[in-house]
This record gives sequence, C-alpha cells and structure tokens, in this order.
Amino acid sequence: MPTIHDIAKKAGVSVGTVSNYLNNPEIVNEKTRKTIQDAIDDLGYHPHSAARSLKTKQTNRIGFVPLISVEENRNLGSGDNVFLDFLAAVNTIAADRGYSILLNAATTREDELRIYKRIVGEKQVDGLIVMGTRSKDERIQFLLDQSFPFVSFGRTKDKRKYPFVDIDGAKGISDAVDHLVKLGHRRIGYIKLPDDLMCAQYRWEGFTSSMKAHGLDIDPEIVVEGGFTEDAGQIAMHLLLDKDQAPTAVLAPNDLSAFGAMRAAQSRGLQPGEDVSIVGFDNIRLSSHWYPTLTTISQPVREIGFAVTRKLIDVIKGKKVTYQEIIAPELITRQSTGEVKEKEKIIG
Amino acid sequence: MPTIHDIAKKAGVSVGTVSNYLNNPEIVNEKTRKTIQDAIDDLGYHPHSAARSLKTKQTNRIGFVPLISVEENRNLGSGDNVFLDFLAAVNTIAADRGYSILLNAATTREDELRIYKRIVGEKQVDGLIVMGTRSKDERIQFLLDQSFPFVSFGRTKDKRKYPFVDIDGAKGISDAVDHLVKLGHRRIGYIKLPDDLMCAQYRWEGFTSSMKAHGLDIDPEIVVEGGFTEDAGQIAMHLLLDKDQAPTAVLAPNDLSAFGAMRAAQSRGLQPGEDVSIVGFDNIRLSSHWYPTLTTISQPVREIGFAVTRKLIDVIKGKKVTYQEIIAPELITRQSTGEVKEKEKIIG
DNA sequence: GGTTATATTTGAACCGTTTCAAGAGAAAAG
DNA sequence: CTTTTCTCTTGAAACGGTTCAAATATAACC
Repeated sequence: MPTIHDIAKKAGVSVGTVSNYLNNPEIVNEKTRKTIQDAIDDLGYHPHSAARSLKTKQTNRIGFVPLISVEENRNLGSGDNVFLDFLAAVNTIAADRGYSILLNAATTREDELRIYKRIVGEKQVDGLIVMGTRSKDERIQFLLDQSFPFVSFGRTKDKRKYPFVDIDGAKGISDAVDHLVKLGHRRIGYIKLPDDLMCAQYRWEGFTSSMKAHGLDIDPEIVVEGGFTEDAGQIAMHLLLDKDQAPTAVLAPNDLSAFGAMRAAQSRGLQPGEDVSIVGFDNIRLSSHWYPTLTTISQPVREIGFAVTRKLIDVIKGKKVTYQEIIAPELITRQSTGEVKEKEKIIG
Repeated sequence: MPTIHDIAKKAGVSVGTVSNYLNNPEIVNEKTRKTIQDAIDDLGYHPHSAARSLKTKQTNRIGFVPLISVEENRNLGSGDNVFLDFLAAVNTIAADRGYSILLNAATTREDELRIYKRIVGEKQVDGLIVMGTRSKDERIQFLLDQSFPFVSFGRTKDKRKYPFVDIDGAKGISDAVDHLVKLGHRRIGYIKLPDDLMCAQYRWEGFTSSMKAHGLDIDPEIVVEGGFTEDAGQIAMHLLLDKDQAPTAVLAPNDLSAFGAMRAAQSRGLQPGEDVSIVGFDNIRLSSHWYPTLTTISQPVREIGFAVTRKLIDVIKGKKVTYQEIIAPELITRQSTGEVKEKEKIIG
C-alpha cells in the first residue's frame, strides 16, 4: 500500500505538497496538482485513516451503542423496524456528509455505560447518537460531563441543556384518545411501558390529561404493564380481557405489541375494530398490511433520524444548534378501531 | 485527556513500561504494575485508538456495507428483519471478541464498490462482511484481488476459494415443494427474485429439480418476477391469480412478500391455506403471528451471523478456516398451506 | 566478592499523516 | 538591475502509541 511519501517521490514533490493537494487543492499550483493526481491514480493511493485521525483529531465516525437485551429482545435484534429505519436514516445522512457509523452493541446497562466511556476515551468517534432515553440517564450525564458531542433521540430529566430530537408522545396519545372517545369509547385500556423510559412518561401524561379533558376516569384495573414485542402485547391483552369490566379500546405501546393484542382478542373470538378497538404506535410498514389494518400513531422515524444526524454533525463541526426539536406524530386511522358496540355502551 | 506519557510520568516509569503493562502485563514487575494501574485509574486513561492503530496496523473493527436502495427499499431500511437479526448476531460476537462494527451505507452498486475500495484503502477495518452475494460479484473479486480478509453470507460464481457461510436454498425450496405435493398440489406458482442474486439461482435450481422429481412440469405462465417487499408480493400474487389457470400454491421469496401475497388472495375472497396455499422464506417472528400463520422455510440468520463473524475473526487472526459452511434450512408448516381444493384438483 | 544468568526497564525509532515557519522562484515595481 | 511582493514548495516537528535492542537491577552461583 503506497503512502504519501511514495506519492511525493513519484510526483517529484515533497510530502507537504501532496498533503496540501489532498486537503487544500487550491493552494497548490495547477501543474503540480495534475502531477500529483496522476501519481495517486497510478499507485492507487488512499490516505491512511488512523494516521490522519491521529494528527487531525477527527475520525469522521459517528458512534451508536444499541442495547441488545437478550431477554426483552428489544431494539436491535427485535422485530422492531423502528430501530432499523432510524439506523438507515442516520446512515444516509452520515454517508452523505462523509461519516461512517461505528456500531457497538451492549447487552446490559452497565455494559452500555462502559462502552460509552471506552469509545469516548479511546477517541473512536467524533460524536454519539443516544437512543431510548431514560429519565435519569447515565449516558447523557457522562457525555455532558465530558462535554462530548452528542444528540439524543428522546429527552431526559437532566436540567442541563443538550441537543435532542423527540416526538411529542403526549400529543400522539391524546389524539388517539380523542379518536376513541369520538367513537363512543369510555373504558379505554392502557398498556404501559417501563416507567424509567422517558417516552413512557410523556405518553402517560398525554393519556391522563386527555382522559381528564374528556371527563373520564382512569380505571387502574385496565392499565397493565407491557413491552415492545408481540408476545408482550398478547399477554397484556389477555390480562385486560380477563377483567370483569374489560376495556372496549386499548392503547398499545407500539405496533408490534398491538399485533399481539389483536391476536389475543381474535383468539377469544373478538374482532379488532368491531368488538374491541386497538391503537398502536409507530406506524411500521406492516401495520397497513396486517389483518385487520392497524390504527396507529405515526412516528416519523426517518425524519427524526435525519434531524438527529444533521444536528450531531453540526455539533461536531462546532456550529450553533437549536437544543430541542419536537416533532408531532400523526394519528393514522384504520380498521382496528371502530364504534363502540351497543352492548358495551350499556355496560359501560 | 491523558496520554501514555502522562501515565508514565505519574507512575515514575518510562512509556515503554506503561505500554508493556497495557499489552503484556506479565512481563512487568508486580509492584510496577500496581503503580501504573493506580496512575491509570487516577487520570482516567484510555489508549488513543488511532495512535495504536497506526503502529499496530490493526483497527479492531469489522466493516459492513449494506445496500440501501431507496427504490427497492431492500435490506437496511426495509421491513426486512432478516438483515437486522443478522446485524445483531454479528454485533454480538464482535463485541464479545473486542471488535466494533463499522457501518457504511451504499445507495447504488457503483457507490457500494467505491466504498469497499475506500474502506480497504484507508485501512478503516480489519475485515469485511459481505452480504447478498451476486453471481458475478465485484466486491468479492476486489477483496480477493487485494487479499483482504472477508467472509460472505452467500456464494458467488467466482472459482477462487474464499470463506463463506450460506444456506441451502435449494434444499429449502425442495422441502417446500415436497410438502405442497403431499397436500395434493400440482400447479405450483413461483415468485422469482432478480436473477443476479445468487440465492435466487440456488432456489430456482431446487424448484426445478424437485418439480422434476415429482414428475411435474413447470408452467412458465405461473412463474413471475417479484421482490422482497409486501408490495412486491401483493403485485406478484395478483398477477398469478389473474392467470386462466391460476396456481393452487405459491412459493414466495420471503415472508414479507408472502404476507403481501396473502393479502392479495384475501382481497379476492380467497383464504390462504384453504383456497390457495402460500409458502414464505425466512421465518421472521411475525410469521407465527400473522393471520393466517405462515408456512415458511426457516433461515437461521442468527446462527449464520454468528458463524460468519467467528469465521471472519479467525481469518483476521490468520487462523486456518474451512472455506465453506452450508447450513440447512427447516420447513415450518403452519396455516397458510393446506390440502388442495377438490374443484381445483379437477381443473388441474 | 566476583561472575554469570535472569528479570525489568529504558529510550529512541517508527507508524503515516498534517502543519507551519521558512525558503525558493517568479513577477512586479522602482 | 535591485528591491519588494506574491505564489508555491519544502522539510522537520508533532500526534500518541508500540517495539526492541541495549542498559540496568536483581538473584544465583561458585
């Protein structure tokens, strides 16, 4: 593999000039430029990235540390396309601006934090993207302490200012509640996410406030714990349907769990959209192909991925950025929600 | 950020000794070890990765260049969980062995090859994982020419020896045909993949040979072009059902397209598994939650990801590896396939 | 106590770039 | 023909590690 010295020798100039040509072509003489380019083409030269990074203190890499929790099977490794779409979006912008993505899977939260520390300490990347924020998020605390460039998808409770992009989960849920109430539902069940996830909190706020706005009480009996998988949705739905006064509509934490919830209903002879209404969250592609098609809150992951990455690169380059960016989701109504049934109206 | 010199000074030893401690602790004196470790803990030292890479010529990174084709929406960015599961598996093994993944999205094939050349030239990674092999694959040719370490998921027509892991697609399809024939089907439709994809060829071979083995002719009328998405499956199925003599069973190229095919059938009042049988490929998690559940050929992506990554790290480390590893898929029979209907038996 | 063998430590060279003060050459001005 | 100005080019010093021959300290032996 040729080095810059080989190019210099072949072109009959000094390494300094070659380097100049590579980084500031305009300051080198027209003729010289051509000679050097010829030498480069001839020898098939590429600058050695480590050598360059060492000197410039830039890696042109963006780090990303997904949590692959084997038990929960969330994020990477789950059927969760949201993550994948996000990653694709990040990659698209990054590629466009000359950055690569450095992926480092973590399996536990301690592991995760250790990886963050290592990546930052070893200067493996120029900046990091943080996803799935928690209310008290050690990763973000660490990055703020180190004043290391990062942008997160999601907020935390940390009072310090830092750049993030998030979706207005409260608004999404509140729209869904409005929709259900309009269809006559009054007993609305809720499948909750683990409380430390920041998105869980915002969504819950949206739920409580919009229920109150409609003058409806929240019955703790029909609020159950759930997760992001089909199986979790299925289990949660069975729990809800086992109640004496089962809900006539249910809000699931994402589309996959909504799919599970639908299957649970169907297995008991209840048709989603007819006998019980179900709302998802994400609007993954399969939602419109599912049977029945799923009413869901569309999360524009792609746009969020773009926004996060652009912002991160701006931060890396030292540009001023707006700290927050909150994107409104959109309710997509499909077959899985429908008018409440007479019988249930009476019971309710 | 402290450097090895700071540690050396603080510990009162030379940088050589610190470096020795870091890389060959056993050759440094017990006491000295402790002094150095204390200094490291005190200052929070992490070796600078670029500096280390420059000298050692190792990056501890594995490269991966997915093709995000915006039009086809395949791979990364599609609803294709196979890719994600694979990536998760790769990441798991890599993390375990101290490697990170360098992700570099490509949008076109030319772009893709250019990225390969750049990554290799700039020495960004120690080895590469190639996915979605084509019969004449420039990426593999390039890597072989450069004798750069790589392992592929899938084969090509290149005569040279190189390490790969692949699934026995022919066997998978042939099992599916056996299954369908046993259920009485004789008119079996086939949704083809683009011919340059290597997996398409092996599967087609499996199809033709097993049809022949059962004494069945392949009617070109019920062989249509398709792709990896729900939409592609839906379109292909409509084409098939429009034929004068529609097939009683259809082999789809993957589960997503099988989902699309099912929807197409349902939209015409045909119930999959009753009126028409459909077989997928991959066995993604949703296949068992779909309505009706999907008969499919299970591709053990996770295991393949593990195998590919282990093999690649072995190649990087200069160990001898077996060149090929072909893994048998497994037919999972579910509701989407059933006995052929009397009416059609007579027609057929 | 002197020699030899063994265990540690040292320090400078090197990896392949970038950077920048200083030098060289050419053109313009006097 | 000098001097000044401007445009390019040069070469050596970093960047932060690893490596290895040589130096030193320690232990072992006679």
